[in-house]
Amino acid sequence: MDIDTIGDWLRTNDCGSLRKDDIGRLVVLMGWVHRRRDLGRLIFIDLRDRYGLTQIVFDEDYDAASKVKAAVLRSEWVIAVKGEVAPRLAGQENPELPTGDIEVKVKELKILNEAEIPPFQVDGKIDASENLRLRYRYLELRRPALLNNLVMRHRIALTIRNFFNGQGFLEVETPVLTKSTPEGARDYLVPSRVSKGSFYALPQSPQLFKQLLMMAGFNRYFQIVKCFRDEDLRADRQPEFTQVDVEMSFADEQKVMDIVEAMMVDLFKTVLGIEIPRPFPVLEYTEAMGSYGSDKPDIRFAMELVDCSDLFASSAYKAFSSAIEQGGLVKAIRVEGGATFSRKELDSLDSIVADFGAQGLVWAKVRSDGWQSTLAKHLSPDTRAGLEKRLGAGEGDLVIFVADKAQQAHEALGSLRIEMGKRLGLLDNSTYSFVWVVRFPLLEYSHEEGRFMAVHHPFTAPLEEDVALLEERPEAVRARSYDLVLNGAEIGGGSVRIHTLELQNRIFRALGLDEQEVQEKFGFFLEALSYGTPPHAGIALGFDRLVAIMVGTESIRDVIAFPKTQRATCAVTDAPSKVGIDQLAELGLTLIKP
RNA sequence: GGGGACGUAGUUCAGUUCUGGUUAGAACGCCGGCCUGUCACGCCGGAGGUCGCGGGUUCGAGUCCCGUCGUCCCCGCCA
Repeated sequence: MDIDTIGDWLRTNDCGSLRKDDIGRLVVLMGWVHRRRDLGRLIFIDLRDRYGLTQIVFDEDYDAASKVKAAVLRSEWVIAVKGEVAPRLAGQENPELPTGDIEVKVKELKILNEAEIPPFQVDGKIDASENLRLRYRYLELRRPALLNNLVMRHRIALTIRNFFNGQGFLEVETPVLTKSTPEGARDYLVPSRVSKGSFYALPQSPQLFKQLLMMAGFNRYFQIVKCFRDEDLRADRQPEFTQVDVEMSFADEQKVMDIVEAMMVDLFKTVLGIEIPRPFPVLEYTEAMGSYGSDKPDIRFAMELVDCSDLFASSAYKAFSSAIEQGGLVKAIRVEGGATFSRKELDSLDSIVADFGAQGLVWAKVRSDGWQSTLAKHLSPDTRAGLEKRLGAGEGDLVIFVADKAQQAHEALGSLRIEMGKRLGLLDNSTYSFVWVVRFPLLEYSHEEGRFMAVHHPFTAPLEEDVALLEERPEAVRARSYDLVLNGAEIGGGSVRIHTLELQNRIFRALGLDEQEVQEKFGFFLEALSYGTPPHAGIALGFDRLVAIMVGTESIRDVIAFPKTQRATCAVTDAPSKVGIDQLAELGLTLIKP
């Protein structure tokens, strides 16, 4: 096959732009053969580019030479055509296409490139396996669904930049080759050639640098920035991901929350044309856990967790009363109309509860003649009536109980709440419910590490009224933190930062960090704190998750051009890969045999 | 680190358990032919399989057993 050169041809239009008004014009289009329909002496081709589809016609009576040449064209070949914009025959318009009123009658065809038969049909309706789609990502990206996600991603980023620019924020780039610090996720390390035996780390977030920018007096900073965490992947977690990083001087939690709310309202209005009401609701961490069983509650529906511990305290049902005796509690959700779930459907809930280490669940179907439940024979009519009243349960409803230590009970019941919400179709993806979850615990005891760890990060300020507890009851100290949650997904988290050397040192001590290690890892930062640091606060938003929710997809892979697989490999390039011994030697590295 | 699902034609899947048994099927795609108004074109014909890989059981394995690799989901982990 001879490949033509593009020569002096200039594209006059893209494949999505021609309309009735263009009829009669001589145009040059270039693009990919999306689909061909060979009718013998007449060939139709849908020509595709990023902007759309245009039907082009090769007609023996119109131009015999190009019609003959066109017979060899196949899917995904790249062609250029010169031709005349013509109206479709009456009644042959295609209302599905923006260009459907016209077609281009080809006078001259250039074949710019041929293509192998694609491993999956680019024009196909059926999804290929994730495997194949990732390996041939450049083909998958030709499909409008994925392309549109990336177009949206671009528009979202642009809108966010415009918003922060308008509010006087400065976008500043921070280093990608930086310092490994303790706390937080596992770092990706980069060996230094110049300083053999030393390593850079890729940033888990630009946290310290943005605080340094506050110390530098930049006042309002933001950055749309890649971050890296070497942890296991999930549908909503990639080893490299993008944050909208924000920091403000002389600000408190309210100021940051106000700016972020305004940004979100502007974003949803501009990009989706949706009005989001302000202010966003605010829940304290303890409320979120108690009422929704989650620190990222999906408040698109109610079905709140209800404490029934007192009603079971002296119950004959041992599994419940003993859980309470051991300091636990019994909580329940009322699933409206849930009595129609089958035995099998309800049995499938057990595995969800087991995932959270909870002991199990008990369900009860409320019927006119009493409860259908393993619990039924252990309950007095009074207790049953009391439960029904508290839960607001009536005939046809389902009640699910979980008894355990507070955390397990909350998490297990919280996940059951989401599952029931799904099964009842209560998770409406056209609704966007924001909620702030504030005042997380500052510290959490890690049995693995044998010490307290920062829940957010070690630069988060404690609530002033709780500071005194720092040494005696560290677990009781609440943080000046705020997470932003959208439809049950954590899309951002931030805090008021510590801005005095004294308090920062106290926190490091509470974290049980060795003085020398603190100096080694954070010495530069502590020194900076001592040169006149303004009070400051900030937030980081998970950009990929935000985009995923806005385009309505479950997996952030669908909004990333070249995502990693679950084993953190790149299916296109096959990274990570082995390197030569010379390359290692240059870095002063040798490999330990596995 | 742990649990689970999946892996069969280029692709998406059926067949796989209960019950191992002649030539492993369908749709789309692909190749050839016919076709002047299609737009998921249509019609006729055809090619295409290491049933992920390795081992085992068996007279006989896509099917049963063990291991392994890959993809995905979840728990742990992710300040």
